[in-house]
Amino acid sequence: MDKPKGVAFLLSQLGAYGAQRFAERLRPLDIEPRHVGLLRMISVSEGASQQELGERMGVVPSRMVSFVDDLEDRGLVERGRNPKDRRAYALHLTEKGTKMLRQAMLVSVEHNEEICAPLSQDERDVLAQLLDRLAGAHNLIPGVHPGYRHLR
Amino acid sequence: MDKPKGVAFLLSQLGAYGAQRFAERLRPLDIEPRHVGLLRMISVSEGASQQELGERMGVVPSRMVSFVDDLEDRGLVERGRNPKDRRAYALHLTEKGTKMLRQAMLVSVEHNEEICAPLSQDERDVLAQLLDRLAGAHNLIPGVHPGYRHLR
DNA sequence: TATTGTTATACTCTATAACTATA
DNA sequence: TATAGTTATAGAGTATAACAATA
Repeated sequence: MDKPKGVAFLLSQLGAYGAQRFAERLRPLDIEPRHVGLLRMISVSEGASQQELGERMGVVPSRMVSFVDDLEDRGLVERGRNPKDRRAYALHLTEKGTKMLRQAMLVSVEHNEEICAPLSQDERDVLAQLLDRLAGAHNLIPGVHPGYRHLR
Repeated sequence: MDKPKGVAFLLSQLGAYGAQRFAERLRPLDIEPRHVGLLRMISVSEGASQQELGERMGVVPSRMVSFVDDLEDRGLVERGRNPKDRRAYALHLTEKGTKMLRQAMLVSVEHNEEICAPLSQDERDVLAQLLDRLAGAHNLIPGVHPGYRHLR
């Protein structure tokens, strides 16, 4: 209890644990964390092309194809055509996709509550502020998970 | 939809980012984060069997084989025989393995410094204490990364 | 019979590069 | 020529189950 452990390792431990728990919580919706992130990207960038989104998320084009396939197969996303450039799609959520995203956001709030449960409200605020500062200082893009990037 | 600014997402973001940075830093040593964790487990449990360690880390036996193979191939670990039970190995670090672990620990300290750089010493202490509380409350095993566990 | 470690296998996920259709 | 998207493919990494040696 005297010697504090490394912050970096604790972040990685808690981050990986939380991601696994979040995935478990999403299972009843038959959807995975990465799909939620993509649904969110599409919802805030209606009409964007696959590769526009891929670039922001750090996902190569061929991988975007199968991600969007997953969502399209479930009727959550539609590949609309862009009349200005017929090579590119204009992605948008279906009504079902909008509902799914809303549900996933509820799951995300419950999940956040579970993770923070051991802390008081004041402590959560302090923690959120410190983490936010770290994320900003390390140039992490708000809402974009670095796990999409598969660096070599 | 709002961008997720919850603590859980920030933890996952920062944890994944840090893990990637740590892997980059280890690259010159020609070793990966998971191997460092295993070296550490072996060093604090000299003579343990593969499956003993695997159970603590959440790694299935067949996966332990290739992890230990990796380290043995590089001359970092030796599979000694256990005279009490000739089915089981008694794993231990070679001299080279001990040196490698020491170097990896230095890298880990530098990495931790980089991650914490945006914060004052007082802030780091507060953060470490909050994260430690969370890790404990969620039953994370000190020094064991949940990423070893690949639950489906 | 049970356990330790290994192998065989199948499955998933990934990036790269070749391809198509549009520009 | 260049770009958006797709497909083909090969390489990792993984879990499961069958297996050999030992208990």
